[in-house]
Amino acid sequence: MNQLNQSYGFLFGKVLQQMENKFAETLIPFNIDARQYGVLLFIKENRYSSQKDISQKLYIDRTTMVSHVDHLETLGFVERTRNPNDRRAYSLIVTEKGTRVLESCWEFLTKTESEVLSPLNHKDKQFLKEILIKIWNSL
Amino acid sequence: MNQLNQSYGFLFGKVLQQMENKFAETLIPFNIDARQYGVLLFIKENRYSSQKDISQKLYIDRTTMVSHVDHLETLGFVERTRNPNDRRAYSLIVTEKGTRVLESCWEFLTKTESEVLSPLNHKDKQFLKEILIKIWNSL
DNA sequence: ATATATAATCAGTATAACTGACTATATTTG
DNA sequence: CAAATATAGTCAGTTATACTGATTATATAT
Repeated sequence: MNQLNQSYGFLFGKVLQQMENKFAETLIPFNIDARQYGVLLFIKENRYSSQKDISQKLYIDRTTMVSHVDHLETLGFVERTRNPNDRRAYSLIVTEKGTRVLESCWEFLTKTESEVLSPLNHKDKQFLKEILIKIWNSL
Repeated sequence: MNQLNQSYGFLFGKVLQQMENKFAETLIPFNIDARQYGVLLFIKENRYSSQKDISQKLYIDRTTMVSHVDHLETLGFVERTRNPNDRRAYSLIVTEKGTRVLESCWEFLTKTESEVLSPLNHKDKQFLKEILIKIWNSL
């Protein structure tokens, strides 16, 4: 075993690179990329979020968020409604169409994940998820 | 717990994003980015590799590899020597200067990794590495 | 009432990777 | 052996993505 394969950063990067490539392919028919999927799911799970909220929680730049939400809105997956308590900010909601897309995507993405994680047994996967959540929560 | 945080892809992505940001900062003084560090380390561990070899093993595009190696050569970290058995291909080697840089980087990067992985105990880390290597080997 | 802060936007810029064509060399095949 | 095909590396130009800094509208603090 060599140093390169001993590096968590390297290993994370390569595993993610493969996942992202497969995700990107899976998402082509839905006309969104992995980031936009993340944003859509975030809005579904956090109704009435502002673009700022999402930017902060998902570590995505505020100006980039504009184009992601533009795109999702153009596709009719989200709606920008105004927040009556702060007319500077939007209250974003996922449309019915967006919800259906999320459900379809989820199915495909879970399948894609399983492929990449296929060398792991159930216990490994469980443990991996726990570990990742621990790290994520500490960020 | 929500769906977003249940997604391995999402969790991988966010953990890596943090790691990459910290790595990038760590590497500023050495004037290379994470990819170039990876290439340098690969050459160190696989003397006389051609650019093609590295491209394939590290899943980096061949044309992108040209600029990475250009950069590493300009800094005097690697040398492009010709492969006498195939004059189309280079035999890349890491210089003494490059070796010293690798050693310094490794120290800093290990420290950075520890920071990101600080919520994990020793056993968690061990397990995580084993799991990542399993996945990497299956790619 | 004025000054400061914030959410969203936009034009312009920067960065990074990829596409496809090209050169030089190697290998295969007829 | 000569011709055709394949391969390693390069480069110009394109594409994709995100960031910088300024701007508008609204909110909050002094």
